[in-house]
Amino acid sequence: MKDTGINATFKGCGLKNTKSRLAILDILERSVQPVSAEQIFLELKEKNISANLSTVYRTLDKLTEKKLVTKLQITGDSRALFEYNRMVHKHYLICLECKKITAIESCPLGDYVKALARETDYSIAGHRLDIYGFCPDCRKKD
Amino acid sequence: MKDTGINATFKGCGLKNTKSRLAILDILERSVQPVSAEQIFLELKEKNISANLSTVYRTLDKLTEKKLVTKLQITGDSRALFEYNRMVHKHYLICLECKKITAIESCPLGDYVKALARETDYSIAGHRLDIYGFCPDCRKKD
DNA sequence: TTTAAAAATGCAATTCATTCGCATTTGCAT
DNA sequence: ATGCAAATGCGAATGAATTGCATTTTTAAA
Repeated sequence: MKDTGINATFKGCGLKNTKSRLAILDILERSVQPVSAEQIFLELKEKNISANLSTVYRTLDKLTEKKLVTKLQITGDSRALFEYNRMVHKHYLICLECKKITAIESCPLGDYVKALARETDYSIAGHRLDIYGFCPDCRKKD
Repeated sequence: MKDTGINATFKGCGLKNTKSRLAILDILERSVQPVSAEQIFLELKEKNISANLSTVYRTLDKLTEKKLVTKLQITGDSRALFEYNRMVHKHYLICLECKKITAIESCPLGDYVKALARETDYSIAGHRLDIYGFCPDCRKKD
């Protein structure tokens, strides 16, 4: 039994190794944009791995719980989006026109958050920054 | 017919002046914390103004559309929250324990957003920053 | 002050994303 | 091989929000 590769990922975190689970993580890992449960469901179908939609949701829950995946709630989208967790702190730049989501891996908030903790006496656990605008492509079209 | 006070607010923006509308805006104006549609619905009932829940939603939509009210989607709350729009750019500090929401009226992002616009060639329309942590009261309790 | 059109409302039904209960199946340690 | 926990499929249920439609209210104009 080998302990390397994606199989090891699940074993290591106490999840069983199922076909759909592997496929879902694979889709997420390959995906450029964050994806919804529905999108994953459809993509699985195309690949003839057809998992039930509730299985997709349950799997995404587990993956999120195990921090293999990050769940995103982008305002203006009623659905949650999911992305493979590359263990990088990110923010998102969202095009209001085409809905494209671009990750920004720099964070301007380090010192600010520390100062805020001091001022407010909160212990700060995290933050979320989304930036909205119009991408170069969409700007041209108008 | 007087044109001052809260009545003028509605007239000025092309909304009719109804009892529930006035009461809803009043609740929002007085409220320290952002409130959900359901909360407003219940508060109206207590005041014997009992509007239908869908009326509450429709009213909140209109008020949001007219920028009299701001709609908030705080992560971890499935419902939307609404607050009176005092025309101040704000961010929110949310206690993960007691769910208290504190507005922060300073914004550390001015220059950052400008630089980002330059770098990415996006036209930036806005941003959203929520900060999560534990408030002093909840920290003591643990 | 009456009146007609537009806007707002109540109510019930509907939508949509997500969750749940439960019977069945699968993965995996022994 | 086998037993048990975990995972799955399926349909039903949830909860927030929206919609269609008949009725009522507001408001501007006659």
